Amino acid sequence: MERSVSKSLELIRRGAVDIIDEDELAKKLERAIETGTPLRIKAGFDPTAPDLHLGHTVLIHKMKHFQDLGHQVIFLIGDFTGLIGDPTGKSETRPRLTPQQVEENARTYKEQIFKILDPQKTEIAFNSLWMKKMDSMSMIELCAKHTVARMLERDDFKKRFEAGRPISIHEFIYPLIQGYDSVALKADVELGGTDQTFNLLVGRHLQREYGQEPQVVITMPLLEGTDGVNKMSKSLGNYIGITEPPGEMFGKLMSISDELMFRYFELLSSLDMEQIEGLRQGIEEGSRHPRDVKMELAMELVARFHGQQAAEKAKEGFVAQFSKGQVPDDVPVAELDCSSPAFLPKLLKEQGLVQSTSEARRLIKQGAVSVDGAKVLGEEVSLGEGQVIKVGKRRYLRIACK
RNA sequence: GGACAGGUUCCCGAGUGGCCAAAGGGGGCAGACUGUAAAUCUGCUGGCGAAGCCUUCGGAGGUUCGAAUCCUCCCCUCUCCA
Repeated sequence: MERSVSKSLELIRRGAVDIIDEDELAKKLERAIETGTPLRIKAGFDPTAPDLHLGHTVLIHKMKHFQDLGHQVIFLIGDFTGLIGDPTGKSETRPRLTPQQVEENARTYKEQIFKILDPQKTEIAFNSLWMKKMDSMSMIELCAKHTVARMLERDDFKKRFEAGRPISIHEFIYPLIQGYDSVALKADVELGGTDQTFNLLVGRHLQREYGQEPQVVITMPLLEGTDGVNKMSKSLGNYIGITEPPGEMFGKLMSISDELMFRYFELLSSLDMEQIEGLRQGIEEGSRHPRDVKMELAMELVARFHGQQAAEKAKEGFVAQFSKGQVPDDVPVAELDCSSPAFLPKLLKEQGLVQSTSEARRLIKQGAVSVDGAKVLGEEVSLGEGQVIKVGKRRYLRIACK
């Protein structure tokens, strides 16, 4: 375990938005060092969506920091809370997960998080373990430890209430259970995104109510998605998944804005802040091209999840395809009879390059479809062996004549 | 339990008998410009071998030559009263 409290604090502070309360954390660290008992660091994850994206890794990196400092991290899978449904607005009832699905999702999680975390030092927990056993009386007792007024302090509840949008009662239970998880786990620290602040504080409150020392709450910033505006999430389609193929990941990273690139450096890169500042200055002075700096970012992140070799290949592929305009190697091939002209909208639809023939017609009309680099003007096209059809910026199809 | 208001396309939101595949905005896609940047400008944005036809305005019926629009029942949400 790291022996110095101040060194520990320095690493823990990096990137964090808020630490509640830092003095308490210092005391906890001190005690851990004295007694040789690692702190218990909790972070909760949704069991229904085991696809982690770069946004999640901001948090996982913070877990890694604690791990490096010698503490015990607990990756909590909220399989019970998952049944209740996500209280962030969309009042959709969640499909109930079977134990097999939960297990499967947990396995997927492990595969992903252990690219960052040390499996030997990571405890995986499921909150159904204690929540399934809780009886009605205990549930009521739990509910009795919080008030409606305080619940309505939560930003999204408050907004929904004021906007006259529905709030279901059970959504109030969600933060209570999340908080109770901290009681059950005897957490010393809970990590979460800034959007989780309220829920994390409920944990503190409940631990006090149940006679425990309250956990320290550490919030991490929410990473903006590829659109640069909204937080990264799968439902908004602005995410970069950590299991995405290297080429895909590289390309997405290259498409973010220059401004956003520095945000990603700050929250995802292992470069220290001075180095990042150096890059920024280089661009301002014109000694560095922002595109090349962005490539360094893409290289680092792709290498983290796929290895250095895959990252090199992704970069080469990117440069070949987009800088030099070459056709990539792994283009899908369509076998067809070339003796008569093909009806392009139908062909493109059948090959999955477009959703409908209507879409294909539109794209053709807009000049977005080309064969071997020549714009397609009509819908009937004569095709020959080895020709490559390109739709939009990145959809390709190679022709093989029967 | 009672009284109101509302449910429209991916999202928000206009539309109160035909001119409605449905304004406007957002998002998305495409083109131009580039660094696949971002920003900006322009176009497109239900389906169909397509000047026509088919399916869509919470659900099910009904009125009408014709319904997102009118009527009946049902489901859901909001507000107020109790």
